[in-house]
Amino acid sequence: MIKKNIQRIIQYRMCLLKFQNLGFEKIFSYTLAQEIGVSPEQVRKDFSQFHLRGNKKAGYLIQDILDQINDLLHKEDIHKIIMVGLGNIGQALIKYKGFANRNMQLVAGFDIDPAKLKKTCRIPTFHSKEIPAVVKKENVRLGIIAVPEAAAQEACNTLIEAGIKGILNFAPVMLKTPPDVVVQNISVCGELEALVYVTEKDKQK
Amino acid sequence: MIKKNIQRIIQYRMCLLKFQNLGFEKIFSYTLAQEIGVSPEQVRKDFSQFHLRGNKKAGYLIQDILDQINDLLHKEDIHKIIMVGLGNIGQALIKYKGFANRNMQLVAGFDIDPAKLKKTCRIPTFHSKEIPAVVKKENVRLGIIAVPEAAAQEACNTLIEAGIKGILNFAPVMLKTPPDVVVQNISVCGELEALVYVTEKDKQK
DNA sequence: TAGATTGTTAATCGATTAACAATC
DNA sequence: TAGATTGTTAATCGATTAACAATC
Repeated sequence: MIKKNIQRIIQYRMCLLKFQNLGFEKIFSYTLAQEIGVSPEQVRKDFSQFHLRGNKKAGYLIQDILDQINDLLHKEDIHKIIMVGLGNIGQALIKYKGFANRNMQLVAGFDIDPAKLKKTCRIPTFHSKEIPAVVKKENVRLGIIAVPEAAAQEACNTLIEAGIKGILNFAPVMLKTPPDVVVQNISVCGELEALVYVTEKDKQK
Repeated sequence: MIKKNIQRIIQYRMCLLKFQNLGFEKIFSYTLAQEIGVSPEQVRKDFSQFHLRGNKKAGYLIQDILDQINDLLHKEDIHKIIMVGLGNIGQALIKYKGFANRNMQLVAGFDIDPAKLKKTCRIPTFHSKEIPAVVKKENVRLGIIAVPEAAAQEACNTLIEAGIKGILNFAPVMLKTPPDVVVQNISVCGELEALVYVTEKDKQK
C-alpha cells in the first residue's frame, strides 16, 4: 500500500502549479490545506516529513517547494508507460492528452486481438507477445493493465517477466506479483459500489 | 473518506462470487484473505464488524455471506448513474459492459459540446442543461464527472443542485460539496506518479 | 476427544490532530 | 514589539495485528 503522505504530496504539487499559474509566489499551509481539503497541520507535517521547508511568518515559496517535489517525483525524467489491452479503457487513455504535462508518456499499446491492433492509434501498437522486446528496447518501467479480468494475471506475468516495476491495474482482480513489483488498482465499479453504500447510509439518517 | 472495511467488503463479494462460480459452497477466512492479499484476522474482523457470521471449524457459507453483503450494498436495486462529459473517459465507460452484472446502470450522458452529443452512443445523451430534468425523472442518485478540469466544479454544482448524492470524479481537482454529497476521486496520472515514486525508491536499494 | 477455525478482546502500530516553542 | 506562521513534539484516534477463549 502506497503511503498517504506521498499521495498528498502529489496533490500539493498540482495545487502549487495552479497557484503559480495564477501569479502567486508564496503560499501558506492554510491556503494549501483548504484547497485540497486537509488541515494546515497536515500540510506542515507532510512537508516536514519530506524536508520541504518554508519561512516562519512568510509561508512557502511556491517555486522552491515545486522544485523539491519535482525531485522527489523524478520529474526530471519522462516516464514511459505501456498499455496492455486496447479495449474501451485502453483506447481512451491513449487518446488522453494529460500525460505529457505530467512528464508521462504512453509509448506503446498491446493486445492479443489483431482486430484491436488495426484501429488507428496515436501510438504504435503491437501483439502482446512483443511486450518484452518493446520494454527492453524503450527501457520502460511502468505498465497499465486494461484487459478483461480473465486475461489480467497472464498480462501481469508478462509485464513482470519483461522487467516492469509498477503496474496500474484496471481489471477487477488482485494481481499476484513479487515484492519488487508494485500494483495500484483502479476499480470504477468498486468505487461506485462504495458510493452506493455511503449515500444510502446517509439517506437513512 | 470512505472506510477501508467497506472497500474490502466489496472485494470479498467479488471473490465470493468467483469461488461460488467455481462450485464451492463454503470458504475459510484464510482462503479469502489470501485471495485479496490481507490477513485472515482482517477478514474475520471485517466480517465481525458487519455481523457476517460463519461456523466454527466449518468456515463461511458463501451464499449466506453473499446474501448479507448484497443487502449491505443494496444489490436488490439497480443503481442509476449519469455520465457528465462525453470525452475519452466518458465514452469509454459508456461502452463498458461490466456495470450491468454489478447492478449499476448508466442511464444518460451529458456534454455542453453539441459535437460530442452527435456521436452514436449506447445510451441517450443530452446537453448538460438537461441534467436536472433527467435526474428528477429517472430518480438518479449517482453521477460520474469526466469533464476537463476547468469545467469540473461547475458540473459538480449542477449535479448537487439536481439532487445527486454521490459523485465519482475523474477531473484532477478537489470538488467542493456540501456534507451530504460524497465524492470519490480517481486520478490515473496521480496513481502513476505514486508508482514512479515507490518504484524509483525501490531501485535505489 | 483433538484439532481447526471462528469471533472477540487486548495490544500494537501508524496516521492524524493538538499543542506549543521558535522566529520572522 | 506583537502577531502570525512554521516546524516539531506529544496526544489522540483509528485501523491492523496478536492473542486466545469458544466451539464445532
